[in-house]
Amino acid sequence: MFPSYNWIQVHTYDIITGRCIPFEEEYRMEGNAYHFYELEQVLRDLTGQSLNELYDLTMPGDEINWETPPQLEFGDLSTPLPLRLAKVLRRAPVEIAREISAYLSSQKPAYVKEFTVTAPGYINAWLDMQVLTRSVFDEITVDKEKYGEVKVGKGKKIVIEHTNINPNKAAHIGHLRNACLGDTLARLKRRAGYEVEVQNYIDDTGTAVADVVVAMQELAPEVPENVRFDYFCWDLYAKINQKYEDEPELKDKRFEVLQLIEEGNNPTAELAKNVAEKIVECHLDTMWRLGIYYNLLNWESDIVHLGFWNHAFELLKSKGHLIYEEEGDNAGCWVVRLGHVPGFENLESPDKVLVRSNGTATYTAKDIAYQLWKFGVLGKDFFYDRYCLQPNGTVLWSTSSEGTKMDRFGRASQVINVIDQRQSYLQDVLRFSLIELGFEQEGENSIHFGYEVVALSPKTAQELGVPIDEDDEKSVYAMSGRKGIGVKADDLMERIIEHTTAEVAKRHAEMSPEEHRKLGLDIAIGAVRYYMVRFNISSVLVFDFDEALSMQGNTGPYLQYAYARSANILGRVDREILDDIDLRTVAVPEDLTEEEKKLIRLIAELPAATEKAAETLQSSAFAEHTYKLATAFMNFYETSPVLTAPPARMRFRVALVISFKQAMNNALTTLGIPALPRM
RNA sequence: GCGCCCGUAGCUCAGUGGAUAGAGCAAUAGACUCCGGAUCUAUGAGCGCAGGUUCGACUCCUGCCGGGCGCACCA
Repeated sequence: MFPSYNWIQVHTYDIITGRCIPFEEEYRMEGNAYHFYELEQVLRDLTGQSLNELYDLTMPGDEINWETPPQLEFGDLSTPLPLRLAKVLRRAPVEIAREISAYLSSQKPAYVKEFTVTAPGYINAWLDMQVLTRSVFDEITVDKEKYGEVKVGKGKKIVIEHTNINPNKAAHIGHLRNACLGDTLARLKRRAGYEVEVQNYIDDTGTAVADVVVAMQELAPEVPENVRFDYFCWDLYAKINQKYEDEPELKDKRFEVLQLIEEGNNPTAELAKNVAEKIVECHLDTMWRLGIYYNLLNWESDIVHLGFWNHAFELLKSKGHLIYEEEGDNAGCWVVRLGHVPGFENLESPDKVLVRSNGTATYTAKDIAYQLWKFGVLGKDFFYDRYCLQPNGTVLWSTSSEGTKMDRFGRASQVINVIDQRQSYLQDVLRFSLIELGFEQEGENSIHFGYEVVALSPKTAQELGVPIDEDDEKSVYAMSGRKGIGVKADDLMERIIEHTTAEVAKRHAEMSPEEHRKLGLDIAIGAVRYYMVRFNISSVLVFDFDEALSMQGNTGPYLQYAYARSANILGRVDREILDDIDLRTVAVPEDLTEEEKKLIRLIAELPAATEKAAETLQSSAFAEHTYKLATAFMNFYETSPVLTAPPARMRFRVALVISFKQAMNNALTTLGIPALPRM
């Protein structure tokens, strides 16, 4: 009748002996019946229980909120629930608060020292910082680099598709936002216990590549030796688009090229393949430098050659929901009816054509086939080849039209497509089409991670030579691949590296220029990655060089600096003392300072921050928590001498710095930001 | 025309219906012969407008205003 604590009653097994450890023993081993990050849930359940016992009321747990109050003096966790109950119970909120508070006290939940009540009717929980600190020290000692991980995703496989840059030009900062968000999401999901497979879709048979091929053939440019191929194509692509404007009939050439690419086995198709592969190599270099890696490259040409759509077509027809139109605007087409779906009903033509009246498949049709493959329900698979060994030591696989059969790819329980917000309509069509066509679960588990694009600030636009109209004061300027307007990802990187390397050189005269550059690169990665994920994805990212280059305040280098400072302290602790300090036995003082408490609390909240960010797909929230963690350490650093503190205090603070260093390392890794012992 | 997103301090951004709306940048004034000043402390200024729901609204609803993006038998 009351919510039960499954995590308390579940028995665990000793991994060495295989013996079942009874609950009581586990309790003694861990010190507490549950992890601190579960405290909020425990408080929710206990509060619900109290309502049931005291007032015979039932309230779902997610309607009971325990949150950190705005002021320190109110407590560590608070709930305004009595305010809401006042009307129902026709009683004064403070009275209700006292009764619930008394009930909660009697349950003695771990980590909580006492409950208090404040006007006009809040219940506050005060943490037992001794117990919490012990618990954090224990967990860090045992878990090390795994500290902060949670298990919500255990046994579930997620496919995350990101990057997906047209292989016809250099990556720009819009692609960088995509890749950084996708990679951080993958890292977060892995830390939340999910099995994650990262796929990068290569549209090697589309118009973008065809345009560059047309440019190669029509403009016959010399491919220069000293210019990167993706940079060269960046300009070439802009040139051919300009030429299309001047000579519209040239566009016919594009369709000829597209047809030849689809047919294959001809010089034009070879050229297209060559262009796409060379560009993909450039893109991979760009992303690898930032610590972004993939599991699988999915080539559109393989989807075409293996006839994924034909297969899906038969599958969908057999399900019986695909409709052949005999009359009307779509006569002769195979369509999905979406008119009854909210959001589509007002469209002029809410039905989506999958097969045109001439018998060819639309892009959405191929996308449906591909999405079904990701879930492992298409009934057809790719062949696979090893593509290369990535710098992080993992193998990057590639789909193939012939080669080895493997059953490890796809077959996901959830699919996340990282694609910008402009394509949300198409992603909705994909999702609802799956549902309508009889793949209800697959549709429900298809998530469009739609982020807003990157645009340029007026200052940065001007710097790039974008024509600025003095009359209208636009606040942002859109990038355009066709016009060749944008900041290339590697140009941004080079500029930041130059900046960070100079800063390192200023501080470390004893190092060689190579070492300066090496550290400069790691700091640049921190600056760029943090800048790309710290904002809410539903806002346009207004890119500005000065902000992206900034290394002060709320930036990646600030986080890295906090870590470096902690490493520096530990490097100065007497070796013997350091070896002698055991986090599991070190004495925790009773008179913890505010700075110490704040730091401990933020370290303790890392698992909860991971879980929340992973489940709500909000990398910005995790970035925010990491920033708070760094700030708490900076404040501790300023106010709390470690090396010169009295012996007992010193040993405790060393233990705390060790804990912070590990937690910060783990948080930075989750964000893909290098943790540097010095910088 | 229809739909989606955004509007919070001079600028860039936080803020699950709850207590005095928070950070960074920029500006100004400070920080001990002490673990690295890529740091810390202090100061000023803000929820686009108008209604509504609620004990309580930056948050939910409606209507405006301003900005961005979508709405194919294109990819």
